[in-house]
Amino acid sequence: MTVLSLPPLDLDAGVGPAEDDSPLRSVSTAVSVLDCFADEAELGATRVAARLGIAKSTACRMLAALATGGLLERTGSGRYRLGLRLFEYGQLAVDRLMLRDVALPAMGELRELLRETIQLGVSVGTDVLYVERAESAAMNVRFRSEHRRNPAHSSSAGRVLAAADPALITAILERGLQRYTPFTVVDPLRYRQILAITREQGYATSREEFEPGWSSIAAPITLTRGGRPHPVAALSVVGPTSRVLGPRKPAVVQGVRRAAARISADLERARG
Amino acid sequence: MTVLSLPPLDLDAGVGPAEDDSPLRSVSTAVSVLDCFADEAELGATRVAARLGIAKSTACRMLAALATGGLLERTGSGRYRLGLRLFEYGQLAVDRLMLRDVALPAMGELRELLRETIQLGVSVGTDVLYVERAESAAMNVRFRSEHRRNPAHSSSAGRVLAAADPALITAILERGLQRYTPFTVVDPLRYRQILAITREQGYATSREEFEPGWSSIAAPITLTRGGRPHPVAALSVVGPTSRVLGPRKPAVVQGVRRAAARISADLERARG
DNA sequence: CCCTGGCGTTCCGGAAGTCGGAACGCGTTG
DNA sequence: CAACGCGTTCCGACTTCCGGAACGCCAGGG
Repeated sequence: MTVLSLPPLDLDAGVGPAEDDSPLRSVSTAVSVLDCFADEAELGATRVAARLGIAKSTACRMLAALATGGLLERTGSGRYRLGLRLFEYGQLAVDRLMLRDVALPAMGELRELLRETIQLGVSVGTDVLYVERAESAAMNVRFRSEHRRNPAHSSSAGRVLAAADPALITAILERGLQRYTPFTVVDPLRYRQILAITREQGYATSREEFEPGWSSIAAPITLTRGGRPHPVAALSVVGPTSRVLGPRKPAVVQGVRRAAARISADLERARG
Repeated sequence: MTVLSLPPLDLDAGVGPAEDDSPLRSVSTAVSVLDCFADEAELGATRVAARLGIAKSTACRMLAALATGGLLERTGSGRYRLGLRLFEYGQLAVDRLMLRDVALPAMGELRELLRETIQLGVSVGTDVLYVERAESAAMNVRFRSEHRRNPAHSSSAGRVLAAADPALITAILERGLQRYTPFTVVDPLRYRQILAITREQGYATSREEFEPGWSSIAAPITLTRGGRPHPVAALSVVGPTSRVLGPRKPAVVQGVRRAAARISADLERARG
């Protein structure tokens, strides 16, 4: 079981119409076909072919091959859907991340301390993927898929991850700083300023930059690599702006930094 | 959001050295490469090539292609590991199963009623994959990957799913009834008898047939298709034999059957 | 009622991608 | 220092895959 990877950093994180220059063209297009299902739950050959700009027959064969492999399933009406084998693989992928197990206790305690939702995010392309979450109010509120992945530039977690990773910053800027709310930082210069402040302070904030009314504070979880601490994940506290960035802000900052530091130390200790 | 598929029923559920007769050979082998990672967390090109009986260069290209697609990640030492994109896809796959959301409340109540662990399983090949679980004691006990998938023949959930599905029975018998404990039913005739009893009673049991000391009782969650109820999932109660199959057995049977019936009704109602 | 439109699927030939073997660079081990 | 194992790259022969068109099917509408 490994701790965590260096960020994969594929520059092409979007669901582009076609991947590109790599051997195994058919495998690449097969992955692109899978990507189509990130947006829509059910797709048929015609729509997949249109989205990827490939022949309908090709799309049909791809879908059939992925279905016999179990990565897709047929829905009664001849269309396809993501298969449960992906659930199995996905669970294996996170189970093998020591990070999650190490972070869970500290996340629970931080949730009790602050009474807010705590998130554990890692970098995937130019997005932040949350691999664990401790809900503030009721554990019954399920981890909604719509909120499992955020663009890195508009979240506090994305900022602590990008702050120490020049290549990631480049990728984020190349992709463009999309505006989600009136508060979203879309100016590259301002964004770099914020990252500099993040480096300096050791934590990052986001004030309603992705969803109106919701703000967050994040601190990096680091691992010593080559003698220097290197962020491998981000711990973030998210809640209504007044509860996170209001008078309680110092307490939130202190809490999330301490928890992140403790997780980092535990991670360091667990590293074999 | 669909309710559930008809069972996928791939006959080749094993991690065979090579898939076979289908178009898109390279996609098939790519899926086989992924399958290799179900057993081992980290693999290199040489080992993958050996397991699949393909050339080392081919394995290397497959690994590289899957990694650029994000389905695999490189681990510092040149080997590969399942990628977090699989986690994302997998979560999407189960989120889109209306089944899980519908079943969750009833599962929680049944857990409170019986004070045992409740599982929600679906059929994947000749195995049962548990997509949700309500733990009896502490919710902190995480869903261990080792126990997320069971061979269908040795679990009560697998029996209620197979009982009404002749093709699945054939597949299970073709794969062979492997013995896990002294109690595992390995005789095909006896297995068919048990399935007949399951059909008759409307529920199935398993007495320490997979893990010594642990037994289970399962009832089918059905959906009317073509005028007849068709099992799409199984609800099972698992615990120490004395607590599940002892004097409390009638209560457990009644509880799981009622909960499964309620979920079936809710599912029928939710079906668009 | 039949016809049209859209769907997923199949067939076929040309052509491009892919396979396996051997060679390379590199780290580790004896 | 050499030998080994690893992941990777190169190359030619060939197998497989791509795209277009035709097929069967279902639903909707004239």
